[in-house]
Amino acid sequence: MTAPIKGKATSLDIAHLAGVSQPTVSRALRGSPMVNEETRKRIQAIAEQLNYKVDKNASNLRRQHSGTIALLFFEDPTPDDSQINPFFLSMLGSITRACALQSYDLLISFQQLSTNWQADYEDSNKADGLILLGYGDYLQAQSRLEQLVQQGTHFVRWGAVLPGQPGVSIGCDNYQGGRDITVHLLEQGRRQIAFLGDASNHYPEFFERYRGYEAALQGIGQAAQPSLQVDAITSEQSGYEAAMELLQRKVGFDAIFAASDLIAIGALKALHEQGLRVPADVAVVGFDDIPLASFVNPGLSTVQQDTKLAGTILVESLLKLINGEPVESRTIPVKLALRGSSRAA
Amino acid sequence: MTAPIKGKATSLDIAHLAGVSQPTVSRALRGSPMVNEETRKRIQAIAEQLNYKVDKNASNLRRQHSGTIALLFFEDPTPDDSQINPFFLSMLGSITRACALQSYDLLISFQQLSTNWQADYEDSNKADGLILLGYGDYLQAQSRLEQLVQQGTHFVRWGAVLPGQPGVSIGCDNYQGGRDITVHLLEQGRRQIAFLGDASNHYPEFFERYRGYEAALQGIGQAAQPSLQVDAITSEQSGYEAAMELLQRKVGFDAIFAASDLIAIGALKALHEQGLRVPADVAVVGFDDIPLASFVNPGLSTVQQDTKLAGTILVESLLKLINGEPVESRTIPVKLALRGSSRAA
DNA sequence: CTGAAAGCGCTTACAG
DNA sequence: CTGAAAGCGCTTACAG
Repeated sequence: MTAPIKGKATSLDIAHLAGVSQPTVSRALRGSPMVNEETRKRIQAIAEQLNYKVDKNASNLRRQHSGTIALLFFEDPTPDDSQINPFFLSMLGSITRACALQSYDLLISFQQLSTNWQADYEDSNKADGLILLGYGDYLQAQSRLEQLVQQGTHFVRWGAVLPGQPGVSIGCDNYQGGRDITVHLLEQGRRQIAFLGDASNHYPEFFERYRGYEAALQGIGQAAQPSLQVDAITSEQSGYEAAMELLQRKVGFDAIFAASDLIAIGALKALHEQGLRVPADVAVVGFDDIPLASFVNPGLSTVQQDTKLAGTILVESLLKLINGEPVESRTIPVKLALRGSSRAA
Repeated sequence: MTAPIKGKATSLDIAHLAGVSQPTVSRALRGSPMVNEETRKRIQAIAEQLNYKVDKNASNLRRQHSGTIALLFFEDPTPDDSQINPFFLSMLGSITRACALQSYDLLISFQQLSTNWQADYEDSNKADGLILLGYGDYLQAQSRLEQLVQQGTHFVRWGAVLPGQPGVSIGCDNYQGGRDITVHLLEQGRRQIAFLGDASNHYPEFFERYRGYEAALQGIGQAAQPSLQVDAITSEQSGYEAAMELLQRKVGFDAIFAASDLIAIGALKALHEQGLRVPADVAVVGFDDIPLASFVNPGLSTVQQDTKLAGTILVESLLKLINGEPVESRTIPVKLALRGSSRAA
């Protein structure tokens, strides 16, 4: 019997009890091959009994690494801050799981696009690297990204994959998705397809979707009509307003391609209110395939992003970066999820 | 001009550049009142220029505190692990914000109910305290909770608030919610109300909702019928199956009270498939008020939990606990969100 | 295979 | 108001 340890047990406590030196405890518990098997077992037993856990702060300080990844989630300032884009929540789930699989901890933080997020987490050694997630004005963020690169911060970003971007980006194939879903609408006989979403380099993901839309129209000799495009950001409210704006323009349209599912859902609401039938009068499609998409009535046709794969790739890419391995930006294939909103019953 | 710092700047680097000792740098940057204003400014300027950030590992190690809270999210093992209960995602958002407000970092981790989550995070000094979140078999978890209490781990748990529970629990008023929504159904003239959800002490939240349901029935002199209760856990799939089971029993019913919105949504699907009209043939209500609830058709009447308030209270309670202040378990009021699924059009 | 020593980068009594 | 010293609990060369 030894006197009980006051407070949390340290490796030194274990060492005393086991009759070895403190470094030996450290080695034994980390599974170093150069420690006697019997000694190790004794040490492990004592450690377990005392419910000893390595102090991460001490360990990290010494090893100069944290075993932690920070997920910076940045959003456009929204009036209702309680609502998070379900697509990102889905990403969050898959990133969390991917981290756990690699025995990394995940620190999460919501950032305003406007604040000075920079590399705080990595600079203060709280995290070995950063995952950047969020729709938002890309141009606003770009200089920050460049700064991160310059500082040598390890980060990967979810978003549009375009030439000349600072750092590593992972994103779905927005162009192809936009094109495929538009082709689908054309195949359904739609000929006046509106686009709801910002189509500028401020929102490169939307812009890529728009370019896909444009390309599909060109495929049948049509040009994209400015009168059929209305700006919107990712929210129901914004989608609702955009659809109302479109209706007020009094230009004919028989389909809406919304740049995201939330926008599409807002548009559906507006159409219903105006007594328009979906898909009979207007077909509607979205982008993301959030869980809601299959529950609205009619079910929303959309472009599915594989969030599970995306999370895995984001985490794996970041870990490679941390280990000094080269990583290329890359794109993840999408596929269509077709439901009632774009097809005759 | 001084030689550029290799690697990350430390407080010692700043000290050299400012011509002061390293402790003075530390004091200046932490805002200690006992440092000359002019000196402080000089130090701050240099720190900023070098993009210096206090090393959290060193700081935490020295201060024996981490400034971090761990959110342990545990789920029943589900076949489809990509789907997270939207209600918890909503909680996650509000917890994240509450942490940020208090300048705490948030570590998140998904746990299997079966694994040995214990107090790992606090024991390894990664976190000062734990928030436990998740539906799951309470009896399975109870001994772990007792262990946490015994170890002196700081934690708060989201869940049913019952006498004699280990540790601090925060939860919504499940009993009142169950009662109110059942009273609402009765007021709509429904008299054969089924309950979909596990009604045992394995799932105390559901059980409380069930007890509220029972109490409402007693209010009009009815007893709860075992033939009108079917077990279900929180998932669409489970709700779907429970509704099918109920239909097969061939007992008449004109309303369903589902113990959660996901269950309700699964039930709606089953009813639609069987050609039953909602609410004309069967009224359906749920619990949680997830975002989906307002989008299904007809809109789902449900009991709204205030996740924003819940997150704030969870975080504040935990911080009190960490500071050694006493905290009581408590309940948060609910309110009804009534929509088309329970009312004549 | 094991121990003595150094050091990660801070913070905080203790002197002055 | 500032500095010299100690120490948080580990990990890792360096000896033996």
